Amino acid sequence: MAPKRTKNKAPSADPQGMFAGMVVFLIENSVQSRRLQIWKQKLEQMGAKIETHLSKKVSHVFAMSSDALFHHVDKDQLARFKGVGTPTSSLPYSPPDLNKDITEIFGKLINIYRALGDDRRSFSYYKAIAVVEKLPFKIESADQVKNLPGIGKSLQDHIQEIVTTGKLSKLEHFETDEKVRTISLFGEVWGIGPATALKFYEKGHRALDDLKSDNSLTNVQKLGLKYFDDIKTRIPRNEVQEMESLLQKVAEDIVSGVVVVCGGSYRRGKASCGDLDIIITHPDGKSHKGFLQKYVKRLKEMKLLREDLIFSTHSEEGTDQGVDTYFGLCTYPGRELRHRIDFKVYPRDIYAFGLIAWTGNDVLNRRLRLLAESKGYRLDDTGLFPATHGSGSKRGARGTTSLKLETEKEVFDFLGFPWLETYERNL
DNA sequence: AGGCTGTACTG
DNA sequence: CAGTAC
DNA sequence: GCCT
DNA sequence: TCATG
DNA sequence: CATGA
Repeated sequence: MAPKRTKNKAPSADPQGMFAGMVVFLIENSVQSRRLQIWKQKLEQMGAKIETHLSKKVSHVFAMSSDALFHHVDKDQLARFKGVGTPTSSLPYSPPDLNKDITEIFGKLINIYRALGDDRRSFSYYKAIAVVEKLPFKIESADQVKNLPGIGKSLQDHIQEIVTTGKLSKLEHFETDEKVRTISLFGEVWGIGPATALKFYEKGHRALDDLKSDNSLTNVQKLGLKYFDDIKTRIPRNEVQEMESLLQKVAEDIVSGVVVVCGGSYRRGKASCGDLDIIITHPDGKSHKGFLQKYVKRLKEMKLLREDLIFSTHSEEGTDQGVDTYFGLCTYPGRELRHRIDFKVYPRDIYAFGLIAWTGNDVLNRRLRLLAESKGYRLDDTGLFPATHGSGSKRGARGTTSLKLETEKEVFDFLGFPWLETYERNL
């Protein structure tokens, strides 16, 4: 390339650069801040202008992943860029998506084993999917996966059968088995797990209607049954957003300064959510006490909260440092469709741990807790504690206080876990 | 052989 | 304590 | 089911 | 921390 | 992304 007077010394903007005239908005997801800087300087060298906000002037948007892109730019904003001659087409750093035949089958097995109560085995398939998904090629023989982590003899055989016959007889068998199908169905009801599902099956029940007339149903199971379809209905992201701000207003109205955040899959940037996870605290470290009861009462009055599933209040005026919890059903203002909603109220000093735990996802939580354990700590949603191992005080010992980490970042750093933005936590 | 995240409520 | 849920 |  | 290949 | 200044 004929470099016309390579000015390596002063990386000044080159008005003739190939990116001349571009106004760029960089989505910093902090994946590799190192790499980000490189992009910045490269772009500026090539004549582009970096914009710190997504203003009207922006002509191009860069993101490390589609997830990151979606988190920062909503549909309307995105529409402006569609079709325009941008490098957007080269952006979707989307994983190959190859071997979908295998991961789809494993996905079904995950649900089946979970329904049967075999969580461990279920998780093995979960881990296997993560491994297979990342392969840059289409598997054609079991030999290609025999040395991959999380894939042992049994899963090799599964893969072999899938790539040669296109299906898995084991799954076919499960899917036609009335017992498995029935237990899986019953297990989808909130409050019914593997054991209860099996019990109902052995009683002769085969359909949800059979359950409605069973007198051994608990209260929450009755609710789970009554609103079975409602609860399964996913909530569009924009509706969650509206409910979050509504919940924030109502909370502020009760105690000024209270912090209300919607966690869960919403905070992880998903386009739709199965439920609402609301995490609450107060900066002054004490005003959170007794808040939840007033809050729930108020939300019921305005018909946002409709039915209760679990309501435990641990922090009523006392030296108690507990976490108040509410699980229930709610409706979007003006509608009747029930959604699952959870509230967790944390004292300010352990808020970060609650935030991490209730933002998830579950895989990340497991990894963080395992990592903590490997470093001699015990991590949960209420804090990070020096391991009370074998000898010494029992677990119930409430004298042990959590290490003081104020933010999620501090917790990640302390554990030596690479920082993940909320929308990067869909592991 | 035994772990696989760790905690809390309901009944 | 078993079962369930997060 | 996989891993140690 | 920045620049290079 | 590893490497070097």
